[in-house]
Amino acid sequence: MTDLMDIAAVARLTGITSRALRFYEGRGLVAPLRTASGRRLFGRDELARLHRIITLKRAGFSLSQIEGLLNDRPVDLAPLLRAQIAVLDEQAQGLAQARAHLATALSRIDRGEPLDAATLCSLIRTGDIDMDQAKWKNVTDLYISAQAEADFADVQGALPTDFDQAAYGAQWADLTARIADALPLDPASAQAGAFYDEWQALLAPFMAVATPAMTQGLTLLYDNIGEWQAEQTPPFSADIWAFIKAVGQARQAG
DNA sequence: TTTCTCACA
DNA sequence: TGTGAGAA
Repeated sequence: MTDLMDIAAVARLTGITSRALRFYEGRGLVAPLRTASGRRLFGRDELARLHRIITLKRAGFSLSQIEGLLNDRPVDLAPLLRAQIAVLDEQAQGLAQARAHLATALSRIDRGEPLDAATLCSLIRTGDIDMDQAKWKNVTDLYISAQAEADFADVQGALPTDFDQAAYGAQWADLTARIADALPLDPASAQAGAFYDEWQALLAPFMAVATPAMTQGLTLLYDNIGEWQAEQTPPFSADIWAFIKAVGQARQAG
């Protein structure tokens, strides 16, 4: 029962590649025995140690952190665990966002609305505006004043901690997609009015924190969609913006 | 098949 | 934090 295993057997057993096993040995994490010809042999103790390494790695610890833990070096665990919890929190947030995107997509299917791959992607993309933030800046610089930019930054910082920007973006994507499907539509119609009410309701959390410079900047930005839509894809089309403004005017007239 | 080393992402 | 290639 000396049960010594060669590297291939250990790789099969643990799912760690033989390459990685040699790498771990090189870092001093494991120290298998050697045959006379130099081949590695893993005994029971090495295997147990390896399983600990795998467990700690799954928990997200780095190899050097694992090295410290396994070698009983005095490791200050508190900051390590705090950092690890922060990483998990971040992952949880990412998962929650992904879930929100999919839930929005599912709700559309439940309403019997068609959802092709392109629409699904645009719903999901609404969540990660960072991707082309730089390009957006070229556009926004043209229409949004420095004061408004600063106001936006302040508002971002002052958002309630439980405000889910991804879900909010997804709600906008959902509403504008439904309006796009319904156009052309008589601005004085009941359906147009319903869309307008939805629009205002969705806008409410923004209006609650927006400064006049911000609303002016955004209005100017969307009044001029034609100027920049070639360079940067707008969240919704000029048609939708014109439609919403028309419904607003119809409301005031009537 | 395994070993080691060097380069690479 | 590993992987891939090449030579032994």
